[in-house]
Amino acid sequence: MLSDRRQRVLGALIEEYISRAMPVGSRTLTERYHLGVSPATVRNDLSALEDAGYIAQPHTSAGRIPTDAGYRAFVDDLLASDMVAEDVFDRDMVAELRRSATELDELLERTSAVLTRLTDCLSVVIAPSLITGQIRQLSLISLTNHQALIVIVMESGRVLNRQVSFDGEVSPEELASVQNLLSRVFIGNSLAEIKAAYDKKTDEAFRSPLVRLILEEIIVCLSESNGGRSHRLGMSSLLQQPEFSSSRSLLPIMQVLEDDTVLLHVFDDAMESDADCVVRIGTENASESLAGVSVVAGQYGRGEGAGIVAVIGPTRMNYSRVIRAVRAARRALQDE
Amino acid sequence: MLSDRRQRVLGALIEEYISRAMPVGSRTLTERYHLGVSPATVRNDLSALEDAGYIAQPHTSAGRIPTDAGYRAFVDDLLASDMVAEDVFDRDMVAELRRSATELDELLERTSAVLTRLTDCLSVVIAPSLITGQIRQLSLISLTNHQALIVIVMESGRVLNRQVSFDGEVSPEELASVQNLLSRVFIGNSLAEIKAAYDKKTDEAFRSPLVRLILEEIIVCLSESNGGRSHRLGMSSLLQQPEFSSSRSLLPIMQVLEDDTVLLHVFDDAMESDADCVVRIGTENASESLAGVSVVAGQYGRGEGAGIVAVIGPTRMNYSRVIRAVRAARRALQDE
DNA sequence: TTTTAGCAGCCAGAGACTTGGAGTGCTAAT
DNA sequence: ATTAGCACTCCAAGTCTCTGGCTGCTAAAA
Repeated sequence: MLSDRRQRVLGALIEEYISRAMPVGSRTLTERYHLGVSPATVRNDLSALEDAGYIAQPHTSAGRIPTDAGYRAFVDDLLASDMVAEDVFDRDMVAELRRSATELDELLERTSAVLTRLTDCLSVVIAPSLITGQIRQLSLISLTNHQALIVIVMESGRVLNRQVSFDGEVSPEELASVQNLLSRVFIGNSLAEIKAAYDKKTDEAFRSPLVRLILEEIIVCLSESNGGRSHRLGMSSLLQQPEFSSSRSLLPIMQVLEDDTVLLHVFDDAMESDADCVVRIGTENASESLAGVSVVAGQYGRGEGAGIVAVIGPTRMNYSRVIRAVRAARRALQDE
Repeated sequence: MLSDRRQRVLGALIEEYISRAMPVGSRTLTERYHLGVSPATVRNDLSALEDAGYIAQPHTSAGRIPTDAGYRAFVDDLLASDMVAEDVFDRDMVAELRRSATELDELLERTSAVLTRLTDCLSVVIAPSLITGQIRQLSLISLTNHQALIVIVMESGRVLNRQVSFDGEVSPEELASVQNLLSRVFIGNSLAEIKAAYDKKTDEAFRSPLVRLILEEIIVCLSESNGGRSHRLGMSSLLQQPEFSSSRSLLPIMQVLEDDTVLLHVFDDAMESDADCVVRIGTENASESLAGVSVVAGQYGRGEGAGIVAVIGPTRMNYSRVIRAVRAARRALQDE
């Protein structure tokens, strides 16, 4: 276990490194942080911290930089000490988001923008999946005799729609009756429940081909819009960080971000955890492409279909700030 | 005016520079292109081309690289010579896009993906604005006594929706009658026409506050979803180009791309032109941030609300390939 | 045992210098 | 108009040196 002072030395080193992005030496630490000991003593501590794997030297006779393990210890410390619950960010963010539109998409976009502004990092916001969401309203709108539009309004306020074509003619009256039938069954339920009902098939009315067709389209529609759109903003903030000055280092990250299916897996662990915020530092990330960055993610909404709000930045990010921002964003979206 | 051989020398130099990304000298040109003259002659030509402003030397005693003006001459030449009308890309692309979904968004996303794959550049696809689109169907769906959902189906198949809240209670029956009224007026017309009708206000029925409220929401909804979402893919292709190896050079481009409102203006000239494809090379771009890249853009759909399909890459892009790809994409989307 | 001062050693990074090679411009001959 | 030949130029890469910042060690002090 680390002595109290060594813990403080580690914290000071990380803080300094976060702001300077250059290896930190013993003198700097004694000068800028009130450690109450001489550089020589700090050197001993640094040496011990290095042996313990928390910090490393880029080369002999350079200062030290934190390792992933060092950041981990630092962050664990941060999470343990109860960070102020009600936060500046909370007020900021809520105020900002209150002005937001009726459209979920726009709310998420704006959340992402706020996160990026607060943290100077890349932010990702993913809409909740609809599988577990409850259906509030179901409408079938006749377009032509051969085409109709299915409109599904979720409790969350999200609206889905899908066009469906019929082989034969279908009158508006027929549609209306199907709508009534399906509404009775669906409204107030989630897709999971609908699927179960569909599998039973026992109900007489569900035998009609028309009903079957529409039902299937609804299921496809709800399943497909898996997680809905994702919003990413702040790539340019990342560009400005010195660790990404060579764009080669950006490539793997960019590739992860451009592929939605890959992107989702990055947050798998955040989904499973029930903590209010998960921090993955450098090599802790599942994907090797993200070995050079840290990911701070939280989910909002509950259960399987939860949405994700996350910030991605260099391992040398301001963890305290980022964690508070993610938490605040999560709370803000939770309440909506 | 350029002699025929000098034209060929310029073309050869550009071609070589596009593939090597390094200054090209006289010897290389004579060795790899059948110019039928000696390096010394080519040197004379190069000197003349430099005087004319088509090429430049990064420094004395280096080879030449094309200037923006050089690319311009090259591209004008390309556009003048009728490039094969029916194209490999056409078949490729149409085939690829045929497998596409009912959702417009997905079609556009896929188009962007194909463009990026074909050109190794960044591609941007912007959905058509809805201002000029005709309305096919209008529905008001009652959610609660104080809330309803407006659903608008455009002829293009696009579906919009917007929630609206009432101060007082509104029964489903009332809604239905408003729906009938508005449908009569709107269906088959465009927003432009609706606005005109609204401004007249002469019609008795339009005096009702409820009708007014809903009408206004519809107008907001159609105007706001201006150009709809934009899709960008292929940033990582750009990253791999040597001109962007220092990520500083990428920053301005990234910033343009991240701001939708700025992004739209980049294509202003493409909208105005009625050519099937507009090429802006380096400093020809309106925005200074894009001085280092070329933009090839075409619009699809007609009139003011047209959509945009575009490719952005280094000025050292393969113009022939990119232009053909953009044309093909444009045609593919036009037909839908 | 812990802390400190002092000192020798280490090494990356910046600057100066050298060299090799690719490419040009010029001139004179074809 | 074209070509061969030659002198010249300049970058890029390599080598070398110097310097500043930092360490680790040792011996003394607390």
